[in-house]
Amino acid sequence: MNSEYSGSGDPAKSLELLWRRRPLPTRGPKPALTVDGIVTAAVRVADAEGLAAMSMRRVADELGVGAMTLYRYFPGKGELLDVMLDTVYGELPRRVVPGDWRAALDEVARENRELYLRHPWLLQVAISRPPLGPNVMAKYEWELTAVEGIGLTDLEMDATVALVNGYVHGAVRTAVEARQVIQRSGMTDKEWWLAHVPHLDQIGDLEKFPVSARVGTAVGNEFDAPYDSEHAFEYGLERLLDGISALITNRSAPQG
Amino acid sequence: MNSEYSGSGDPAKSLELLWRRRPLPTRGPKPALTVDGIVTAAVRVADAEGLAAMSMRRVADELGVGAMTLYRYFPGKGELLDVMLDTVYGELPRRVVPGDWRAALDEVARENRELYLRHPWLLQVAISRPPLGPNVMAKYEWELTAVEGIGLTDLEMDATVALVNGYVHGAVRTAVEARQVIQRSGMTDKEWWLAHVPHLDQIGDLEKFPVSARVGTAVGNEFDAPYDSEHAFEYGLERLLDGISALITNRSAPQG
DNA sequence: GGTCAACTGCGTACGCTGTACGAAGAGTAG
DNA sequence: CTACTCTTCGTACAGCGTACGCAGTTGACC
Repeated sequence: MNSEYSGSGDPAKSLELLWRRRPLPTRGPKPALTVDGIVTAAVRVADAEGLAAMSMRRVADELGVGAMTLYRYFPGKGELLDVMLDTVYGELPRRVVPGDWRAALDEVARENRELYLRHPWLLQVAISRPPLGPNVMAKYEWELTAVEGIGLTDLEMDATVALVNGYVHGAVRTAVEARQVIQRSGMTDKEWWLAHVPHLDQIGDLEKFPVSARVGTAVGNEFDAPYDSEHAFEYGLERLLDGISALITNRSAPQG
Repeated sequence: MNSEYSGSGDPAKSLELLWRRRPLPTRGPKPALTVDGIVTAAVRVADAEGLAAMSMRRVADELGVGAMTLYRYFPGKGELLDVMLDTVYGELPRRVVPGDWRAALDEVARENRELYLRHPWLLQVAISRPPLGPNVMAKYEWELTAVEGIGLTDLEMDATVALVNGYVHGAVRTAVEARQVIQRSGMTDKEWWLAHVPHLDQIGDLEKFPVSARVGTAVGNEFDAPYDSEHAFEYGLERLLDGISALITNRSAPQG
């Protein structure tokens, strides 16, 4: 779930911005800024300080202008966010791995993961109706190509790509949250747990949860946070691709 | 990724609240409110109007008191959110399906899905360090029990439960976002798409994305939004459980 | 070359947020 | 009755997105 929404205004205006088709006027003073310059500054702020810190005033400060100046270039914050999204999607290498759907989906998952790790604020942007910019569309095309021609229906292709994307989103969200909570609190997970145990002991209900106690201890002893998240990603991706593999094998040899 | 964080203050204070162990004083006026009453009101507001609308002032209004009154019961908004979370986790039936790990995990997934659908604001609460209340702990115990005794290591049990929970979180997030965007925009997905097509045509790069065009059309023709999200949930859950099944089968008969 | 419309930059204002501070009143122990 | 503790809550602060309208700049046209 996310808390920042993209601009839901005029489609013509939004597409104009995303594809840089704004007709530039002949009269009046030359604009001091560019759409690209504002987006770059906004991405820089969001990367460094988080999406919550990326306010219109903060981005304007970054560029040395007043806050309301930005509204000469974007109808509102939502549209700025749309263009930010399409812009960083352009960073995806979109390498195509031909002839091996599993390797191709693996590549899709890993490139998306890298993108989320580079721009964690992406995890907070709701994209149920993506801004239809050039990079958003190229990304979807690239992802579908990974599962093209292997016996899936069109609907299954879409569902499979959505499943992998959803998995990566969730896995990275968990990892980034874990990383951020360590920073915010100044405590590792183990320190946090050890600060709670004495009080839980005093409440005295811990023996009601025997499996949690055993598994929790095993998890705590084995992992420190950074390795944990990488391990969880690999574990989940393998399970997921195994499950997709079962479907594809079934498709190749139906009623087998 | 989420935007609301739980209280990171004094563990003693937090656990006191979660387990209702606050020693009540003898002197002074009797409190007009109770922790449970405030939590109930806050959950009601969050359910009906979303987490963004659940401000301290709004909850206080709901109870007919001033905003600052709430701070006599909770150190801050984060702790209120913690108790809200633990409280709604108490709604889980936590039915145990013995002897069939797949049915048990399926049950875990579906009950969690129902909970998220009833309280969509849960999707926005970061839980990388969950509030250690009675219902949070019972939930974890219940989920681990589903995969207990089937040949997984303790670490794999934890990873598997986290994988299923992460999947459900992502799937419901997507579904709820889709539902909300229809409400906010007053347009169905099809109407939204049809509003964009003419402008995209004018830009004229649509033929660069042949697979997207074909698959997108198939998806658009087949689904309206409500059925779509249910279908996506079933499809993904089946793939995921198939993937976990492959691991468990391997465990039972190692080295082939 | 003068005039005017179009355009840019931006100061101010509004209602919203979480919560620190401290005053005012209520209730009980001694 | 006094003294002390506890509750309620008004006010204040810094920050948010952005509507409105003014001031100053620039090029097109007569």
